[in-house]
Amino acid sequence: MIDIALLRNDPELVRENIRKKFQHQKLPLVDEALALDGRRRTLQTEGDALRASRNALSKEIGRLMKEQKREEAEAVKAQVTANAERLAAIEAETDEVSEKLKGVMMRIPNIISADTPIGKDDTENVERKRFLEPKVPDFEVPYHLDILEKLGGIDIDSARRTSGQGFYYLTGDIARLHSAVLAYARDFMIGKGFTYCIPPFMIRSDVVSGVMSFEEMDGMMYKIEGEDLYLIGTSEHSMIGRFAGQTVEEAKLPLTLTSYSPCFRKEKGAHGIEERGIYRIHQFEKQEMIVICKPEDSEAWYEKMWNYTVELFVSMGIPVRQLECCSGDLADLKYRSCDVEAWSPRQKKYFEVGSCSNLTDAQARRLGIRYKTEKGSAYCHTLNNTVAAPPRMLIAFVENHLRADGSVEIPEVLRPYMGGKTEITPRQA
RNA sequence: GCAGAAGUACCCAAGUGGCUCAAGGGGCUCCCCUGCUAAGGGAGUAGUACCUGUGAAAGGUAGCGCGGGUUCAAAUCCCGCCUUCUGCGCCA
Repeated sequence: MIDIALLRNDPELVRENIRKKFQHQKLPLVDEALALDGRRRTLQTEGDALRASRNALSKEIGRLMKEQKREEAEAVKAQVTANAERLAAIEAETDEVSEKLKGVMMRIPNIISADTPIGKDDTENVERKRFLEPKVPDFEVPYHLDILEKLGGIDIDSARRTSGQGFYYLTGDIARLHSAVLAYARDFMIGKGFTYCIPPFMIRSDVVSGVMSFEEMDGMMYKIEGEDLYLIGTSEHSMIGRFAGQTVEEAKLPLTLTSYSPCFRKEKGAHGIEERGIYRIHQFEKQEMIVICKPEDSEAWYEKMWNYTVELFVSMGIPVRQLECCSGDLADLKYRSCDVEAWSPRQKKYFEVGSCSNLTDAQARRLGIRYKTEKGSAYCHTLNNTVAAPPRMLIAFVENHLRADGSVEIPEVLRPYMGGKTEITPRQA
């Protein structure tokens, strides 16, 4: 949600931003917002004046009652009553207009960064930089599920019977590797000065509606029957929700947190879940990082954050690239965003393993996350980024470390978490 | 999960319908006096959001856990919810 003051002072800037995102159908929202804002202010001024008079008259009644001047008091009461209806109407309209205005403001996208490439959709995202040489081995790399099955690491069939499509049993060394990656990612972020946090895996509906739009909620969130609770789709939900409505002391900023959680998603959206494999599933686990900082620091944090993810993947020997999201592919709350993509030697292309976003003050304004300054308070900036999300990252892992004999090498950084193992070998049939 | 109690500002806390647009104390800031293991006096102290308005000002509204209701008027009465504490119960 952008600052209404910005919209008042420079509506053309807001319109230009909408054009850059190819959301021309939203252009009328700017004038709608201006009109509603004007109406709301008129109503507030009038309502405030009526309340001021009511306060004064009520005080007068109190005085008269004390002096036993009942009749005079009744006369003043009548005056207040006469205004009551008008005030009630104004209050009702104020609520209605404010609600509408909020709805319109929520649909106006955040101002995007000057560095964001202009483009219609994800096909126009721009590769910025590659890390490690993307290699294709001289043998054919099988589909990840086949690799994992050969290693005795996955049982999808049983999961279909117990839970349906989109779930998995990970077993043996692959399950251990999954945990190892999470533990390594956790320690990696702790090493960068982040505070480790395990948040609630369920949140109330008011938190859900605070952190996402209704459409997202409908397409992603699982509701607990008979409770006002939802399973989180990412720990960002409970991590950011933690600070909703809070004013943070300036001295405590930046808040740099790394959180672990399982993530549950309906994946009702465009692609749905895959028939085969573990690329897009209903349940996965993720190590996440979030930063809440002062506005002047958010761009520097954005750069640091995506680079941490790159550094983590490079340390495991997985080639990656940074892909800058273009204007049209940027979600409305985002100022800028990039994906970290890992190399797939099977598909001979990169695929998404993480996403880093700077939401500037748009999310903080919506949720009321502030910090105290000498002169009052201001909205924080919020950022979030994936550290590692297995089992998806396991796809990149096994594809890149697969050897001709079907075994998979364990990179050195993970060996301490694997009891010193150096490789995972195919299970003898 | 059941029962009881509670939620007021940075902290403690008074306050059962109207001179409370929240008393008092602690703390904090400033001033005075004193002069060093200290003590006393005075002044200020609700952060915030929104609105009107200006050169600067100034004013108004909201706000006593949250949301409704009753009333001319609500911290106060009524309803729902949240949270905390105590006891009982249940449970890794």
